[in-house]
Formats: sequence, structure tokens, C-alpha cells
Amino acid sequence: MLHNHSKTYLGGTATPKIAFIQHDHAHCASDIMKRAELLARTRGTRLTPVRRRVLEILLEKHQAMGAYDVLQRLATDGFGNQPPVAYRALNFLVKQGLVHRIQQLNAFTACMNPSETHTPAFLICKECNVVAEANTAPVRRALNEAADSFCFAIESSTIEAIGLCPRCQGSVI
Amino acid sequence: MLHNHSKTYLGGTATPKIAFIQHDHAHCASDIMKRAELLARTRGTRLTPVRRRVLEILLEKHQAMGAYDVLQRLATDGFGNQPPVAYRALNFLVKQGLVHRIQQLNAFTACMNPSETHTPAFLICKECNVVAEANTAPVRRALNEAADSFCFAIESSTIEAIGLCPRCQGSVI
DNA sequence: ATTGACACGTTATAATATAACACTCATAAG
DNA sequence: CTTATGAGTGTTATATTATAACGTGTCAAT
Repeated sequence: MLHNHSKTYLGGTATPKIAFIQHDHAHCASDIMKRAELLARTRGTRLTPVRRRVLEILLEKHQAMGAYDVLQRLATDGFGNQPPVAYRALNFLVKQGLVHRIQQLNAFTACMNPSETHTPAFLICKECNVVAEANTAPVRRALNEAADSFCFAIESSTIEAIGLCPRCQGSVI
Repeated sequence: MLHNHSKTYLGGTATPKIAFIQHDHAHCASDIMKRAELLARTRGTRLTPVRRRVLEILLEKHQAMGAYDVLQRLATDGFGNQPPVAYRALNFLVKQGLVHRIQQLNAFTACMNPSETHTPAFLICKECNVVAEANTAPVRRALNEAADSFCFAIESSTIEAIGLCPRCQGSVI
């Protein structure tokens, strides 16, 4: 990941490429926390301490994290250290659209666009594990067309690509 | 699923819609077994009894099956009944492109187009669990474009949609 | 006949995920 | 105020999915 932790904040709504480029991550993370709180207030859901902490943990990096890794972090922070503690918070955050589940990794990553209701495509770097969210409007359009020709009614879909992020393409093994 | 087991074979290479429409499944399955054997001979790989049996089991229906369900079937057929037996055969078949892994279900389904090297999109019916393979050329094109704009180099990708198949849309609960 | 690679069966264990129950606490109904 | 009610949390236990590691067998090429 490419956090310079400088003042070069990119401003406003993050570009989708945020995970792949240098940015003021402290700002980017706190920004999303604020949006999460706003969202919770708006929806009447509760962003409780565990839930908030899980989101913070996932926001530390743009990489996906397994539930048990999150759990370990929670335990050191004094929260319960049994699996349901982590899974419940993660599932809540996923339901709220604040966290995405990465199927290919059985792992979770903070959503970088919590205000939009979206189901992005995930670009997962197999070297550094960074996960970026790509807009899927055209992809989804193509998928819907395919489904239509089958008379299949899509309810939700998952699009995940494994490969190399721009940075890791330079340093291929 | 819609097996009439009649003589109405659709002929030649199966239509991608095969999973969703009535067809002579015995024929459709034996057809694919033959292709699998040919493929193994061509590639110098071995379609051993366990592997063959696993493929047969998956070919019984167009639904995805968990590794442990496959294992149970293997056990009753006199093969080993420890997980590695099933996983090894399944992984072999996946590597050969004869079986697909459905990430959303942690399950496996026989490939209906084993001759093509393809990575289809999967249309998974949440009612009857039938899995169809949709051509992804346009979808993949859109995905590649999105990835390009990130300078992300895709190596493999997974596209899975959950929803209702044509038949189950009529009888929605 | 021997070797070497692949496949198989088994034991054991890892990794991921959920069920079920007891307790707390905020809150809103009485 | 006080008492139901429901949501959230912590815990125990267990389910589900998957792999590591080792010994044995099989078969084809030497």
C-alpha cells in the first residue's frame, strides 16, 4: 500500500483508484468513518463500539482482512475474542454497505464509497493484497444482457478479479 | 431441474441455456464424459476411477455440490471417505476445466462446455440451486476496460450472479 | 527389475462460520 | 417510575470447509 501520510489529500469523494495511489490515508479513513456515522444516524442503526472498531481496523489499510485477524485485533482492544463477536460486527457492516466481503479470499475490506449503494467489481492484487473497487455499470450491463437472454433474474452478483496492481506489475517476481 | 430423460436430445455442443431447459440429461451427461476422456487422453492426464466418478456424480444434476456431499457419495461407492479424496479429485477436475468451483456456495459444478477454455459467468438460482454458465465475452470486455483504467492486470476473474432461474420465477414464494 | 512420478488412503489439524443461550442496557409502553 | 421489549454483546459449543503430512500402491519408462 502507498500511504505517505502527508497532507496531499485528494479531496471530496475518493477516486475509485484510491487503493492504488498515494494518498493521505489518515484523512481518507477518518472521512469514511464520518460518513459511516452519518449513515448510521440517518438509518437509525447503531454504530456501536465493536462495530466502529471493526470498521476502523479495516480502514487501516486497503487490503482485505480475515474475520479471525479482525477478531484478534478486537481481543487486544478488550472486546470479546470469540468468533461471533467479529462475524456479527462484520455482517452488520456488510449489510450497511460499509464493508465488502471478498469471496475469493474469505475476507473483508472497508468500502471506499459508503454513500453510494453500489456493488463494485473488486480488483485484488495477488502480490500485495490491495483491493480496489471498480465501477461496474458497464460490466453489470453486459451481465444483465447475458442473464436476460437466459430469462434469468439477477438479484445480486459478485465480480472479482485477481491480478497485479499497477505498483506490483513493476516488481514482478 | 428439468430432466425428462426422454429422447429429445438437443444435439452437438450444448446450448449454454442447457441447465434451464428440458433436455435428455442422460445423453448430455454421457456426452460430456466422453469429451472428458478424450481431453484426458489428449493431454496425457489420467481420468482415474475416483476422478471419473466425481465427474459422474457432478454430472447427475446441473446443481452445485459441496465437497463433503461428493465425498459421501464416493464413500458409498467404496472409495476412501476422507476429505482429501474428494478435494484432490475436485481440484484435478477444476484444473482440467471439467468442473467449476462456485465461490458463493463453496461448491462445485460440472462444466457443460469442457472443450472450450472458458471462464463463464455463473447464474445461480437461489430456489432450485441450478447453475448455468453464461458466456462472458462482453462482460469480460467491460471488466477489462475497467481494469485497464486502473492499470490493473487481470489474471483471472470470477463472475457469479444469484437470482431466479426462468422456471422458479413463476413459482416465487 | 528398478526407479521415479503420480495417485490414493489415512490421520490429524487448520481455517472459516454459525447455533444457542445468558446477560446487559437502552428505550418506550404502561 | 418501572417494567416489558428488543437489540447488542459475550460465551460455549459445534458445524462446515479445507489442507498438511505420511505411508502405500501403481504404472510407465528405463
